[in-house]
Amino acid sequence: MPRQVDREARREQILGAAVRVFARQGYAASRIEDIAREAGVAKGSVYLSFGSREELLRAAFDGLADRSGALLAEVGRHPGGPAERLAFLVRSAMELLEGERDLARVLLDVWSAGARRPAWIDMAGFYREYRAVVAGLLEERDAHAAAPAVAPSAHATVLVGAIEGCVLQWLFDPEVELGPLVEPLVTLLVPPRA
Amino acid sequence: MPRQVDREARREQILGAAVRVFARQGYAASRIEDIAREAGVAKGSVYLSFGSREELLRAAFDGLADRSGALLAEVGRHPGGPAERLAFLVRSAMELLEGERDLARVLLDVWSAGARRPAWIDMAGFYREYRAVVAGLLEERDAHAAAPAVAPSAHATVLVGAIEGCVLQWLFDPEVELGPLVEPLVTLLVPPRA
Amino acid sequence: MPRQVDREARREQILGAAVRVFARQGYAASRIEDIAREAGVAKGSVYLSFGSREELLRAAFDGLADRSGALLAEVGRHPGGPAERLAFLVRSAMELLEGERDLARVLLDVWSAGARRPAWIDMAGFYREYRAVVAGLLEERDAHAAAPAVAPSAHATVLVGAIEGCVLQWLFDPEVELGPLVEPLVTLLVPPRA
Amino acid sequence: MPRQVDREARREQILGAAVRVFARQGYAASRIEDIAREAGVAKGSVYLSFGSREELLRAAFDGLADRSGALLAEVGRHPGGPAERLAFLVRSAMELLEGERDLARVLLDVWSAGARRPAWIDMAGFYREYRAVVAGLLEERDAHAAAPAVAPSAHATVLVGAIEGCVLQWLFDPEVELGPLVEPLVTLLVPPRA
DNA sequence: TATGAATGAGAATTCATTCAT
DNA sequence: TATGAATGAATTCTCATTCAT
Repeated sequence: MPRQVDREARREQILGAAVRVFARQGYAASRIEDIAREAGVAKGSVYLSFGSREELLRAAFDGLADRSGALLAEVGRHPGGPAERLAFLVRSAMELLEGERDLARVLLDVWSAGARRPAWIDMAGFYREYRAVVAGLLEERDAHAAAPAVAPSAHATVLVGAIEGCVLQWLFDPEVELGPLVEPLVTLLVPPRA
Repeated sequence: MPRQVDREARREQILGAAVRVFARQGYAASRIEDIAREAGVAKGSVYLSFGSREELLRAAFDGLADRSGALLAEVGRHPGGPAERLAFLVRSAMELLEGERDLARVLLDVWSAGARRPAWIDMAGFYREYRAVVAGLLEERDAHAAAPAVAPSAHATVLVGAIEGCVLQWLFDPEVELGPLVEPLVTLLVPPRA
Repeated sequence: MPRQVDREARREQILGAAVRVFARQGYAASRIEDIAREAGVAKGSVYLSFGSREELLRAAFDGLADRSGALLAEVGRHPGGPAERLAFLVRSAMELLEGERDLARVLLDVWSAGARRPAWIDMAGFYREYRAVVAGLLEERDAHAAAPAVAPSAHATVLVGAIEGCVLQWLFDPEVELGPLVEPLVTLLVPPRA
Repeated sequence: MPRQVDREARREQILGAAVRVFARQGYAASRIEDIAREAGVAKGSVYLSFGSREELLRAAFDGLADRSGALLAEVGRHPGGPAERLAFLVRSAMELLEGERDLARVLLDVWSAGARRPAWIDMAGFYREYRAVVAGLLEERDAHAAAPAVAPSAHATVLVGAIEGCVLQWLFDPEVELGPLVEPLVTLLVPPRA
């Protein structure tokens, strides 16, 4: 079924172009025509793959969310104790974002748009999932130890927040690199025992 | 004599309305007319105080930046050692944002806009300033101790990032409260000694 | 009655400012505020003397029309034969316009506006009057001579047109001077006998 | 394939409509929507052919200028002596304008706009060109005769001005016809010898 | 499917005019 | 009378989306 393949390939081609354009100009300033040009297709053809401009932003986020989900699943399969798994999560997430700077940049727009329209992009759910996994691992780690100084759920929020906050600074400031922040993050927020 | 009004008061009235509207609808979806209605003035009157819609966003951010600057200055005057000052900084920043949810929400739009137009809103500089203060305090704290496991500059980035990341989740998720995150943040990222 | 004098003086002050601004920027680009500033009064004060922006343009033209009318009357009282009187008319008209470059410039706008709204400014009547006087003098001159090669009415149109056309070029082109065109106009279009 | 249309034809269709609307209402009072309606297209479609309302005025003038240039070129190729060529120029110019009353009417607006923004529409250059050709022919005519009573350059200004001035009156006054003015113009201002 | 011309709703901004002081 | 803040109608231009080819 070549049709099927073509359709999918065309979709990816356009979505990739959209991500680049969104990253460069911001969603608000990105015209359908810009995306079409970047993708090397005609304006009208964008609508053969995506129903609206907004759907492109959504699809871009979905791509990141899918990879995020995969990452979370991988964490579950990762060998080692909870601390190792947590460290793996942090390192993987940072690596993913560092390798997808454009996608990370689009996050800014998704934040802006997603925060006011919970039904459209469920940012709350997205971060809740992360927090749940992190909190689970923290609880597991502390199961046989004394109660930690910080509740797992709060700790999870801080850890997830720190990742996003580092990404934020990396996106703003060319002087900030993401790679060198990975181990500090692990050291500071994923200590072997609380 | 023309209708008597305090130009500054009128400006604040409109800026306040703009912040509410931006917070509610997002900058992109906020029409000048919405802001005028919220402020109880006519569309054209907005332009007596602000030159453009964009200027309103900028002014909103400037308001936050000013208070941020004041906060940073206050940190410098705060009594106690570097660790206490750091804790004070974290607590004050969180408190400031928690008390200004609308303004915090506008941050989402400013991030989106500021990342693309560095000259317009210097987000890089904004966070650099924070990092510099934090890093300075960390160095001071460690001056007489062994070298810390994490370099002050990276630590600063993580701390500043964690604050913003917690705010982010708070803005997205009604279940996340900011207040209860303050002490965890301090405990995890501002330990008495490294 | 000082009030009476004041009102009139204020009116002149504003009208003069309006003429300067219209001449400089064109009527279309002249804001009431520009005129007020040029006159050194507040925007609202303009409306104490003139009912609308348009009325200012009209008044500017009326000023020129009045002086034109006076000129035409003076022609009637001028000593000498019809040829001398014609030459006097040409010289006076050119002199008038040369001395009132701003007013002449405003003519451009009046042409533009007046041509489509005959009821508003009766440009047709304005030029008809001129033609009538000129044609009358030409007829008088030729009363005792052979029929002229060109009918007085056509001759009048050409003469009046030539004056305006010279003014037009003078307004466009800094290289064109009006003074040196006066005698050529007389020589070419007001010959002693046809 | 997109809707099939000849881009050039569409451009002409819209420009034609614009000229009619400008002629009827004046440039200042002509809305893009009026032009679109007159052309039978949607508002936005005007912008597919012209970048702005102003560009329409410019294009209208350019059309006249092109035909004017062609006319001047034709004068150069016209058989006969300088006097015949001059007469041909006058007759052709009048004929051109008489046949394009709408375009001539738009001239009023162009005068108004062109005088204030020399860089935009170079009216000075436009008339200079005419004067140069006329002056050249006058010099040629007088080459073997006694010095003329009026310098060729002044004579040229008067002749060119007379044409424009007659057009002006024709545009204002329904009683004035352009055709009957052609021969008077030639007789008065293009005599066989000075 | 692919194209890009056509559409028209929509939005920011301007500015003549009004009117409270 | 003088002022200038306030108003809101009006207008240009943009751009997502549609659809004839």
